[in-house]
Amino acid sequence: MLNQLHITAEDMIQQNGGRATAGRIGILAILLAEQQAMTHREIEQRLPEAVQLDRVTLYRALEWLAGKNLIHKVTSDDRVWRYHANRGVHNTHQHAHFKCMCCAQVICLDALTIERNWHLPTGYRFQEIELTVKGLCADCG
Amino acid sequence: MLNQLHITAEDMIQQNGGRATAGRIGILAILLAEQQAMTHREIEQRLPEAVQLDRVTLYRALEWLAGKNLIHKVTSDDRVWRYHANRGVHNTHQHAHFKCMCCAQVICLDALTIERNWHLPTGYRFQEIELTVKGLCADCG
DNA sequence: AATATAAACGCAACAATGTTGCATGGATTG
DNA sequence: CAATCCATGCAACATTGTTGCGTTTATATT
Repeated sequence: MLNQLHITAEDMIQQNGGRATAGRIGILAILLAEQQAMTHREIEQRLPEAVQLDRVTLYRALEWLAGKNLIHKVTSDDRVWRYHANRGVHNTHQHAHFKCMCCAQVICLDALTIERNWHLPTGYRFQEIELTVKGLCADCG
Repeated sequence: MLNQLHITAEDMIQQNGGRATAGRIGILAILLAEQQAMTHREIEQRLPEAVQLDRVTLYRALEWLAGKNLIHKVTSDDRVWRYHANRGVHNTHQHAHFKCMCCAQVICLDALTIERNWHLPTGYRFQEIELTVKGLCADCG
């Protein structure tokens, strides 16, 4: 199944005019296989030994994938970016995230749609919204 | 007026059993005078020359003020904490923030109340919610 | 298949934010 | 006045992320 994800990842990368290197494929396959948003570190640790990447390369690969809208970054309050594969509803970037205050895991809350029945002060322009619910996950709570 | 804020700040600090040092008073007065959430740097720059503090002392003073619920921290996506004085509705921590993507300023959106007509997956426990609207402020837009 | 080339990569060095340990200084209390 | 404890400053460190630059490699072209 992970092999299948590698093929999918390779396709996604090539369709965006990028080189399908082992690093990019590995990273995207990992993110595609994972439900929750992952930190730089978590991705690095899960990469097989044959595909160990430099920290900088990993950052640049993630940046490239995000630029091609294959993944997206998630803000957190621990000053660490998390990354999550884009698929389906996730592409809208208009869904919420849940962060466990205990184990720091981040998942997507697809069910929580954000209503736009409010308005900004005059002169202000809306671009996007970021909503994070904090609490304890099922394992920690 | 800033003088008045100094007195207010001194009161607030003493009522929480802390020493009313020049640093703490200065920091809190600055935050009380400012509508928007301020970064460590911005606070440092606005401190009068007579009250220049070490970076560490500033961090520790902010940490102390946050622990006493006199101010609160605001998450941002640029890995920089911002601090905002607590007063009135702000104490609830259940209001939203707006961040300008151009000038990076953060203001509180008191009007935007967050509805709780949703629920988390089973086993998950809610603690708090953080909502950041991004866009352009009146000056930048 | 060989080659040219632009895209990825790895290394080193750097920048920014924030933290920890420890010694010093100054206010508060007895 | 002395003892104590809180706050401060300095140095050193940790972490995350970025930039410059020379090298390697995937892909297209021959």
